[in-house]
Amino acid sequence: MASPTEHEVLAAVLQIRGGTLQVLAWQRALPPDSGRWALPGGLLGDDEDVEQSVRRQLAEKVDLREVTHVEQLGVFSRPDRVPGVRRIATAFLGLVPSDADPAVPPDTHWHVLAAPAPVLANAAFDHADIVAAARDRLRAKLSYTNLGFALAPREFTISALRDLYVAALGHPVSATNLQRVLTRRAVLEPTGAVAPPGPAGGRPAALFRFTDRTLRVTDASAVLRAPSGSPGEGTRGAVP
Amino acid sequence: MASPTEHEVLAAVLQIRGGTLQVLAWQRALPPDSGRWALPGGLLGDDEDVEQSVRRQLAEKVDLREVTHVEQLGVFSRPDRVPGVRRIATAFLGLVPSDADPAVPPDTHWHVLAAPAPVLANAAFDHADIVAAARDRLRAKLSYTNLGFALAPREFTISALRDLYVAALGHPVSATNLQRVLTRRAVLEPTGAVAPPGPAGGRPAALFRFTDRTLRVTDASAVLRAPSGSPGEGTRGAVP
DNA sequence: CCAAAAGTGTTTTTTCTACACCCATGA
DNA sequence: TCATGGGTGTAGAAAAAACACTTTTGG
Repeated sequence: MASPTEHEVLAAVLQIRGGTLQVLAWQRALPPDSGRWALPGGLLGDDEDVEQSVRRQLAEKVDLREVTHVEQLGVFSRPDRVPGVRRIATAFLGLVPSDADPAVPPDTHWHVLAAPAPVLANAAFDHADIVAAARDRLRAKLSYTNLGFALAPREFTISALRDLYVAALGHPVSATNLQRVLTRRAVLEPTGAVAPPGPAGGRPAALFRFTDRTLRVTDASAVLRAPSGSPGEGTRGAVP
Repeated sequence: MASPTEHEVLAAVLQIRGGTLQVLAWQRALPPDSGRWALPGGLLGDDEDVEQSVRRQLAEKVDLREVTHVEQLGVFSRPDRVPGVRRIATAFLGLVPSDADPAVPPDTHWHVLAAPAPVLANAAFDHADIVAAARDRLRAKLSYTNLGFALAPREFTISALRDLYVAALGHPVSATNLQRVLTRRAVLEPTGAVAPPGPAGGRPAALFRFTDRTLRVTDASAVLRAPSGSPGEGTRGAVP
């Protein structure tokens, strides 16, 4: 009634590739669940916490410098989630900018997260649940934080950014309003440079960058904010 | 470099008592950290997941029927968080309505979360960090969900509800606006009954209740919502 | 000059805050 | 009738959606 457990960390690494949201997974060669697709991760080391561990494990699959954001999703602990042993997982969301193309091992591939279909077909263990949680977290945070920085290249046009938001959110986004909202919130700033038009012509697009490249909550709205001039201790920011 | 670990669950149970936000903790009698204040919890059992476990553990400290909401906060895993053993904790937020007064064991007390002071003075291990995370999560979710239901009695006046929000958020809240915001979002509904005025007189207050007593995201705002008539798969709800 | 793509101006809608005012009760 | 608390009406402000229109390019 309280045996020792193994503790693993797992990461759902998401990237927008070719206009669709995709997740990195590798194909298991050995039982259990051989042939199925698993998330990168591994057992927690003795002298590291879960955050350090997931970064270490990820470094074995992708160039860590390409992972622009990592955050904890939660614990997955069903007693039967891995057959034979009691293994508890701390799951993470990882994000890679759309212009990166990290080298990955031969057993590792990107998988499209199709809209209505299951998030990761033929997934090992409970890894499909983790991918679903990662996608939901990304969608939620894109709306009220500056998390877009983790999906976008250093510099980009508004329509390129719009395409990223469309792919991640799964619904239409107006480039016009996207620019205005993000600019008002001081999330974006113009670089001054412009991108050359495509072969069909068209006005050259201005280039933008994110003002910050670390997570920041930008929509304090959420109502019930402190009155204009008031004490208030400053909430949110630790949302999760 | 990957020894077995112990896994514990811990709960920061919060309640508004006497107008202030408080947390339930018990005083350790034995080393390590004897004399310090610890959160309720215990080791994960072999045949339960962390959610089941925290409910079981809490039942030993308080009447579980009084705990109206439980949610996972995250993993605390510093290698040295508990001396001598490798013990990983999954932390939870628990909420008790302000009109409950659950019986608790003799070593267990409610502790005020004072505004500027540390959240739990003389806390054992890393439990003060957990309490801080719980308070921040509560504050954030009060603003964009119907989580108030977990702090309030079944029926209440608007000014009583306002006092709960003030205690939890730590800043002034207008009763007028609180009522309108929550009513528009269909979080509150009048019961039809009224509360008798206090000794000083005054108009009798109408009684309200929460329409739902399970967590719901009510502020889909957060911008970048799907256009009026659009596909969109419905985000948020899994925020964390 | 025309099509394509980008960006700006302006209106409308929604949602909240602020504040004045009216309502119901006990002493 | 007056002090006390409760509730409504309404004006203002902020932010975002929607859409028309202008700008800049390539053929």
